Amino acid sequence: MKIMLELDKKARILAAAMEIFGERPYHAVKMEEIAERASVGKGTVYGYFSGKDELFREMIHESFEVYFREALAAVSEQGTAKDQLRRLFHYHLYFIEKHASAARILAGERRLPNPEIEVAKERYANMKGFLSQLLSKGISNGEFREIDVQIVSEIFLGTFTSLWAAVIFNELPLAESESVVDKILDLYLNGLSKS
Amino acid sequence: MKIMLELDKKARILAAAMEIFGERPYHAVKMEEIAERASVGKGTVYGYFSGKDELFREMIHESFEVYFREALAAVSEQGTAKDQLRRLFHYHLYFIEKHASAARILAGERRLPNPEIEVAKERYANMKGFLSQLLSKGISNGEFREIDVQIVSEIFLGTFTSLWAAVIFNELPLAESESVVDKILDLYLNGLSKS
Amino acid sequence: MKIMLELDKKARILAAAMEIFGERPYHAVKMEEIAERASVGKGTVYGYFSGKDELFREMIHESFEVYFREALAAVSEQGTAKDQLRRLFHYHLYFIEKHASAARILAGERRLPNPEIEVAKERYANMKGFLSQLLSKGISNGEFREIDVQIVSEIFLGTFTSLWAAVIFNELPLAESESVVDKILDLYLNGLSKS
Amino acid sequence: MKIMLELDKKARILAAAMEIFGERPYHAVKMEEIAERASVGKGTVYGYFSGKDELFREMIHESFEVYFREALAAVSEQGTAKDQLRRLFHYHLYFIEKHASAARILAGERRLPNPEIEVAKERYANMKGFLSQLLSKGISNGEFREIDVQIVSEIFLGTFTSLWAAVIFNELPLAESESVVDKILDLYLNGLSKS
DNA sequence: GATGAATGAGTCTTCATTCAT
DNA sequence: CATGAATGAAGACTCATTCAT
Repeated sequence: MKIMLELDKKARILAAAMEIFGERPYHAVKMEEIAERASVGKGTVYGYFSGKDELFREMIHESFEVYFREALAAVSEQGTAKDQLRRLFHYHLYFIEKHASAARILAGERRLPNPEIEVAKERYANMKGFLSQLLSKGISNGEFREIDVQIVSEIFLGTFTSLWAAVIFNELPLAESESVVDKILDLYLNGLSKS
Repeated sequence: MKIMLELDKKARILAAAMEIFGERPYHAVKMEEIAERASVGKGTVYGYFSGKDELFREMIHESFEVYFREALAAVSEQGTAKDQLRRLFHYHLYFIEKHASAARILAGERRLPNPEIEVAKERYANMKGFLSQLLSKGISNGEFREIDVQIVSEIFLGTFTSLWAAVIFNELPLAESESVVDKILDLYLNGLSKS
Repeated sequence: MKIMLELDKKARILAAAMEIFGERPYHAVKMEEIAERASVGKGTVYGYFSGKDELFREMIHESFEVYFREALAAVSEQGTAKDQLRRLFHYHLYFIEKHASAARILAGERRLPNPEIEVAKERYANMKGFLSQLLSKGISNGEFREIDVQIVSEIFLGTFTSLWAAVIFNELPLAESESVVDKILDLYLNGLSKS
Repeated sequence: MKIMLELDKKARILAAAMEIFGERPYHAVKMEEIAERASVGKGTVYGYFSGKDELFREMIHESFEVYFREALAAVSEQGTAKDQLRRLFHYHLYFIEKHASAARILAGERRLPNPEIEVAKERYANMKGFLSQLLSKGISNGEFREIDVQIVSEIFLGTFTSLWAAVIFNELPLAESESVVDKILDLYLNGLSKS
């Protein structure tokens, strides 16, 4: 809360919205509550956002933004495709620690208000594009075998989302995440079959 | 709709709720609409369900029920673990075709009202248990190598959910599902690495 | 109030709205107050009218309706044009006694919400048409001299409205209305000039 | 607008209020809009007026002031009573052209906030007094016959208001006003009856 | 003074739920 | 039992007014 007071009003409101939408679903969240948590007046919220919907949308947008920016940065260009993949998986779990509410919202709110779903898809597509590139690179340099890059990207994104859900809703202890990521990578890299 | 009129009232209401909750999120669904779609009076809904929450809960419960019952049946006991796994993946996509609304709801409504989340977790655990068994069996009979059964089960469930989401929200054409499932299985069985 | 309870709900709400909009201008009237005065729940009002605006509109519409229907009936077809004119003036003042709130609203609320202003104009035109006919008849049968029927109709309508305003806002005692009407008619019939 | 910028702030605000209250009813006018139209800050309005009500009141007051001052001047003392009456009618229509918003407001806003209604009544009484004098003068010098001076004054004021309304709301073309005034005077002076 | 960002009291409106028929 | 008219608690949103700069 003290930290929040240092942000400007709009950021405070978004942060408050994130916290609260992270706790309860859309319809159970009151604008007044968000205003209170942000330590601003109810009317102030409407000075920055045209209504509940737009606030929600912008908040999702923000979360995506942060996630994708940091994820790309985390992976960087260096190292083998495997290494990059590993870093991506790790960042993913790190994001949950760092931005718990955002993770909760991104993992939970699949059914988005219509205009935002487009933005979500676009971001999703970006991320998938990045994964595809990474996999293609791995294939060309001989690290990976010839798999359907589109499908595998999809699976990876799915795994990411599920990991969040597992951590957030099933309370998979974050502490174990290191070894979990390794095991997941092992599965994906080496497969399930005996030989 | 004609078919619905042959069901008893409670089933009609659940079916209507499924359709509509499949279209829009919880807070955008009106009890009146459900009653209309079910061709019953608004008050009648309250004869069968104590309120909107319970109706929602029961509807989720139903969806899970159907899914898990049919999934288990589809897999049966026979065949290799691989075959069973394959049948499970196929059933999963079949479910989307057969019960589109249910799939939409199960995939989309992660943020459940609190008491229901417990039921969801239980079902989820059941399913995971079944997958674990299947994997363990595959390991003992030499089909699979020694992987962390818990983690891999988790990943599989995640892949299931993501497949739904991909089909439902990103409009992955269902027609391609056969080959997609094969590619997914290939990834999981043989891994990503070259050798 | 007791009388109102015998009316059906919609009529009760309209009557309550008439009373209250008759007391205070649009923006100072609360929907809740109307509901209370009509002895119905706040939500009930919205069952009959889509909102405050529509309620206001319908209420104006009603008032016009009553006024014009009764005015035409009062004048009827019989008698000389002068007699009919006299009856119309008298009815006009009678309306204030019988429908005080309606008169107050019709006299006071010139600035109507846009769609309703059209209805108002139409009614106004109807009334003017009726007066024109009456004057024309008086001209043809030699009662009146050749005046501009349009203008004089307009003036008469204006006089009507002003009479209301005088009674309602300046508190011209209704008791004197009989003789006032006679004096007005005298002015209009015989003019101001000496000979 | 350029002209407005030359006025002092208070006059600018009043002028802006007049324009906007002339367009829409009280409750649909926002203080912010008035401030913008006057090219001053929202807070500045409160430096000159204690609130929306007072601003509205002063604006009405202003309009009355202008109207009555100019009307009296236009009529002056000279000429026959008939001539003065003629000049008054003509001034009236001139006022509509010159001060359209003011006319609109004076014609439309019958339902005034309570304290102001007193001022309005006072002004109205002044005007009526003037008309009465004029009529009395006409009677004493033999121009007019013996009519009830009070009633006829009232009727004339009513006609004025109605003329406004006719021009403003029914879109009676102002161009025709000259001949219209003549016809009105003809009616009032010579009456409706044949002989 | 002048400003406009911030405020929150005040309202409209919705919709889950009830209950008389 | 079934119904849907009626209800009012709950909440989104507006806008007159204030006050720190």
